[in-house]
Amino acid sequence: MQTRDEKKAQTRKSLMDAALSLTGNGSNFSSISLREVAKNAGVVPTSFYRHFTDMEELGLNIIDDLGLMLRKLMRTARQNEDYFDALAKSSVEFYANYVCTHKNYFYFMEQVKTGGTPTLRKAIRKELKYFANELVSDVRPLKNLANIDDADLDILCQLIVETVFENTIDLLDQAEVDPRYIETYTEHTLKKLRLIWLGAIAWRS
Amino acid sequence: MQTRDEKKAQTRKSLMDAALSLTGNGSNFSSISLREVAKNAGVVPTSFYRHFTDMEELGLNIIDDLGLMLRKLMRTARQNEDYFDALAKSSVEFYANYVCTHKNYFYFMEQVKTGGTPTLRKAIRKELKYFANELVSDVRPLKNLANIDDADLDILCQLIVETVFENTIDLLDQAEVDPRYIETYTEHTLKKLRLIWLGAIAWRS
DNA sequence: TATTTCAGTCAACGCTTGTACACTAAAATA
DNA sequence: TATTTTAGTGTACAAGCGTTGACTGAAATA
Repeated sequence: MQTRDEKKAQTRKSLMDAALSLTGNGSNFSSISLREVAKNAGVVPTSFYRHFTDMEELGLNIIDDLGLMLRKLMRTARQNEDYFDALAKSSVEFYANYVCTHKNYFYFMEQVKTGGTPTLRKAIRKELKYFANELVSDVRPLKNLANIDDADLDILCQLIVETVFENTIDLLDQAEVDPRYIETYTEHTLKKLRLIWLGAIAWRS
Repeated sequence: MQTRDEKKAQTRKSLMDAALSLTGNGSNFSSISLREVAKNAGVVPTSFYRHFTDMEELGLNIIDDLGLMLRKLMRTARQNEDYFDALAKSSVEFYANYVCTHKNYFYFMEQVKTGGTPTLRKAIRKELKYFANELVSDVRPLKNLANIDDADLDILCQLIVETVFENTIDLLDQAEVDPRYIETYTEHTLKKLRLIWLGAIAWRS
């Protein structure tokens, strides 16, 4: 058996997983009901309130988890030494596979990024900004980029992050139909990043 | 007075406008109800069925309108002779202002692009692809791009379109708080496009 | 002018929704 | 061991939902 706190944490996770699995299966987060989530988590509706005040709070908690995931992902990608050259194949491939093995989270993210409530949108944006900032500090030391000032470097990194994330929804949609789409996505994204990279090298602030 | 057809068309427009105004005011398209839309359009719920079979069909019709709008927008932008150089300031500025004067449509688009039902998502993607294809045929003749083959040119134009659209949601959110954000958006987007453009010139397929 | 068509109305249905409240039983605490 | 705390249950309710079918009255048609 387990302690009371452990059991509570487990139910909490069930609720969050239920929401993710619903969004992952085509429902829109903002249209799924508290009751659906509770039912899917194998719990009575009123139990929901022991964990979250409403669906938005649940959403914010999912975003927290997502943030942790993304940071972990980045940390791993960084350990690939040819990082920047994170325009290198392995990183994008790694990302694509990561997305496909965490579909529900990424469906959720894509959905909420532009379709969630303003609060949720803002929370997602914060995570992406964090991501871009990390990239900045990784990339700043590179000699190729000596001609880019700090403000422009921010924009460059934003563009890179956006480009990687932008087509995630396509990746999710298409990969379900045809797993080989992962390669297409990787190839296309790679080309886009190389293009940006070429531009960055030629850039003079 | 008006003919019957005119009156019907008018109600139909009211319904579509109602949906747009609801999504524009923070509601998510997939969570607004047929009844809300009808009420907002000043019409009884059952009247809805005289025009659309369900909310998804209404959504598809909005997307059709949106497509027309975007094509008109592009046609206008094209008449600016320094077009590519549509990396030129005026085009992005024009786009930013266009977005701000058609907020509801663009809120709807951003929301549905990644957060709508699969059918609606696909419909939006088709419109964006159309947009990118137009760009391709405009850009192909340019001498700067002689070193890019057709497949890569597609990707380049995709990237350009994505980059312009990607931050539309920020533009909408922020411009409501502070109208001067339009300039920030324009400036940032412009830099991103110039970066991409530099990359494109340096590219060798 | 007489008849048909049909956009919009009205009332009613069976469901689902979020939330309030009182309850239970087992774990935590004293 | 006796008491308190609390995650999860069960019932209940008012409000909103999508959709049905029969109705109305003015515009379109014959």
